[in-house]
Amino acid sequence: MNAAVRLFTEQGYDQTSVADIAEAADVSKRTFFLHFPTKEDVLLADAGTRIDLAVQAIEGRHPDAPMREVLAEATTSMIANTAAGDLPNGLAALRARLLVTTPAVQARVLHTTFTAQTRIAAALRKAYPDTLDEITAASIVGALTGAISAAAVTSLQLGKPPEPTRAAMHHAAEIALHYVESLDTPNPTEHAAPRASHGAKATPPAR
Amino acid sequence: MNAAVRLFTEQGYDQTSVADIAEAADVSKRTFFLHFPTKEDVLLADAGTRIDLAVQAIEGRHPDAPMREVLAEATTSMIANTAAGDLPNGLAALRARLLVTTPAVQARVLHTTFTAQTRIAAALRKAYPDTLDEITAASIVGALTGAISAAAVTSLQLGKPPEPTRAAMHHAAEIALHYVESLDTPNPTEHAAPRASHGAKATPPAR
DNA sequence: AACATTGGTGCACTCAGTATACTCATGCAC
DNA sequence: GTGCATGAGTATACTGAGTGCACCAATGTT
Repeated sequence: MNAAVRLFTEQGYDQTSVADIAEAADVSKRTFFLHFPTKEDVLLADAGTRIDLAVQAIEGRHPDAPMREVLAEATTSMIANTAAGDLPNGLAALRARLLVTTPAVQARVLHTTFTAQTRIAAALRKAYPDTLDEITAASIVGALTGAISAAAVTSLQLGKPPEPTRAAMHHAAEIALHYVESLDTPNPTEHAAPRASHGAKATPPAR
Repeated sequence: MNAAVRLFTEQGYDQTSVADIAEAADVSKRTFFLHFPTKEDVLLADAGTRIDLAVQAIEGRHPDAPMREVLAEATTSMIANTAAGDLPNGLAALRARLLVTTPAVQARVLHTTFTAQTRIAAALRKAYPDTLDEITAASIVGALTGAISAAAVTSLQLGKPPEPTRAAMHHAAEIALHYVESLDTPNPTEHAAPRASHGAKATPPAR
């Protein structure tokens, strides 16, 4: 992983072959694939665990907690975890940069996230079977993860450091979860009615 | 495209090599890549135009149309276009099925959609520069496309025919656009009815 | 007739990823 | 200690996606 991140940042992802990485790490190319299923995965060693966090947060909810709160909790735990890379010192930041700049890796991350949505949506539906059907659950989770990833990538591409980026992700979650509030209100009044916003129009996390 | 869709459904995507497709279409492998940049693209010939539709819908908006309406318009034109494949007869349905079942293609679609978001978000921000900053625009568009794709894929995976699937996509758009309404409220005096949130940290994104 | 353009071809190449068959060190049973 | 299972790594050769390049043929164009 160290050798890979270093070479990728030095020469670019496409210009770095697996053979290069293997040589720099003093192993054979075959051994590389013994540890990482694909070239992209060398940057994604940990991605899987975040999903479990979200599912866990939903399944272990307080029985009659409002959906909005449960989802907020789930997203918070996921966002908190994104920071915790297992890379040494400065490599984590470089890796994040590579994630958003390298198309192949980006596609992989998106796909992983997308398939994860299915699991999260299933957990959500199971938690609120009366309020949600499959497709609505999927839509909510899709909006949530879509908003958060878009915010994260845009923030990183604008060169923002980790902390404002996390703030932006939370703000994005707020945006996506707006609809859910209307599901939580006990009386099913029409949600098309214009309402006052939450006070802040579009207060950017930083400027 | 015909040959590819046929072979993919017969033998599966991974089991079909580009050479197979080329031979079945009576051209050389080299010619295949003259028409399609990658193997995945043989299923995605038209994807690019949809983004233009959305951007167009935003740029050509009525000057003081509410954002919600503009975005609804944009999504409607995109969704309407998804049906209009240029494939002959029944192949379009098979193609849709392949899109949601083949991981490699799925990843590519997601990535294409994702990069498209940047353009749409830029157009949106340009249209409402006072209300939106970059990241908020990206979040809104991300929520929108995230919700729609999730709904579409889930619906197709449940085996629903095209028409209910489109309906589900529209419903998903409604969900995602819920937040935008609050931005559209014409009166800037907000103290009318600040909705009490449900105990959760309904954090106003900033002071 | 000379020429350029366009669409297609053949061939050789790089690189990701896999299959197979090997080596080698470690641990352990007897 | 000898025999042996096991796990981690290796060398080699393969498939298949995608590219670079030189070439060809048909269709305009002047």
